[in-house]
Amino acid sequence: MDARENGAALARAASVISDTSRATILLILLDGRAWTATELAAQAGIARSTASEHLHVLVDSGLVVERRAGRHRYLSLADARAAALVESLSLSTVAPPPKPSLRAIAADRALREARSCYDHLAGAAGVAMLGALEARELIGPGPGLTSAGERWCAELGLDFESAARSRRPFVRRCLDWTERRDHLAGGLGAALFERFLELGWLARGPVPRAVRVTGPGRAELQARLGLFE
Amino acid sequence: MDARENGAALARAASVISDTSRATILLILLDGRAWTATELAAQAGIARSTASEHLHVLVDSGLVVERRAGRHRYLSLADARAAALVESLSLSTVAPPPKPSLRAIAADRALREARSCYDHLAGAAGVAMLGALEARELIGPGPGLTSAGERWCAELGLDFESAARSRRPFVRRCLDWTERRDHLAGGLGAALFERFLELGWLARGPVPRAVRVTGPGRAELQARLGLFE
DNA sequence: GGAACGTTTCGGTGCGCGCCGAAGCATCGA
DNA sequence: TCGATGCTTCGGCGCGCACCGAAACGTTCC
Repeated sequence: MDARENGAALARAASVISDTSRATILLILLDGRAWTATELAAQAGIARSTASEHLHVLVDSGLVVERRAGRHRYLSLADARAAALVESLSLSTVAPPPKPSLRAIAADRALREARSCYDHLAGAAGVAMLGALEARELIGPGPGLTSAGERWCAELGLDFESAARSRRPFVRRCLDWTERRDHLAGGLGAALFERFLELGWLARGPVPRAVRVTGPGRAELQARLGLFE
Repeated sequence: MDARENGAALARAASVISDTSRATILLILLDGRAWTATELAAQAGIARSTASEHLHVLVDSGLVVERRAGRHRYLSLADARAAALVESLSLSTVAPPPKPSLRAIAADRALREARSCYDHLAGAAGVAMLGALEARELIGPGPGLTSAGERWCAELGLDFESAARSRRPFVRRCLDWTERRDHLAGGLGAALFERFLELGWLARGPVPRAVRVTGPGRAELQARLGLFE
């Protein structure tokens, strides 16, 4: 393969991003959430047929992955490498402005006013918890805990082994429809939820699915997982 | 600036790389050397007029910088960020094959059979030395030594302070025509060259500009700078 | 079973851009 | 001063691709 063939391969990779509509879609997806094709069309300011064609190109390139749920097609960035690529290309244009502090305040409130999904945390709190567990490598890409994760659970007094023996998947990522990101479900999600209630870190709210993070709970979750940074 | 304007900016950045000829030129420049416009045209397999137009686009985008020397126009990648961008886009295609060991052997010989440029090291050895000083942060982007660099020179018994007081620029990067990369010139380049001769690490060769790295010199330069890795 | 909704396919249209050769400009050496 | 060399500019040509609406397909709900 000579220089020009290598150049053609590089050019093809860059040309996926070199269209305004596809680039706009990638920037929208940079928020880490999954969006439907119709939503992406509206946000990018193009027809749904145009969006469908562009999404086909983005999925083929490997930058974007799709998940089907009935008639809905959810799209998200494939992985951290894809995100890094889009971000580093963005930085060669202009750096995006820092987020306003009001936004951080709203996010903090969303974490505190958590929602449960059956027997595990959902909403902003559930998404943040999954992100924190991954960032601290307490769970890996597979279905189980890491060694560090097992020690961490033992320190919480969590009997993770019986939850792991259950027929139910232990570490399961579930797309959170309101946040458009994954939260932690499965046996581990349920066990952690139950344990946090026992420890008094979470308390049930006025309606069954509403839970709130208590004062001690906030301090502990901040110290152990950095949830409220 | 709305989502679509941000998308347009990202698309423009990517479209610079999305042409096969420009992408080929960027891959050629990834070797860290400076090439003339005519040479780049030949290697990319395009007419010189085509190359001129593409180089204009690459320089405008900030990915490539130019240096003029008489009728010659030398082009090189702008900085490490530009190289990282091109490399990460390449990695989303296929990884380049590792260099053959024969090449490493030839490079080693080039380092040993060094050449001097007036009063400082040139050729492969001079380029390698500059790279090693930068990698170990003994010199910074500015015109002087770092604190670590001053200690390093003191350990060599180098009186760098009198060389720094000279009217001559202390750390000067000079484009090495044979290697197409910068080597170290200026007061520091001369002082190091003189000191290496004093220490017996370099010895003059049969013609005045040829110098060779001695046995002890090779061991010391390997230990202190990793020149022969 | 039919209506509503989300998505995909396809043909038509228009535009941007890459290619080149010829001519011109700047630099260098004899 | 003139010829050679490196590079730039420009007009012409051709092609690839993004846009859209209409129609069709698949899924969900009543």
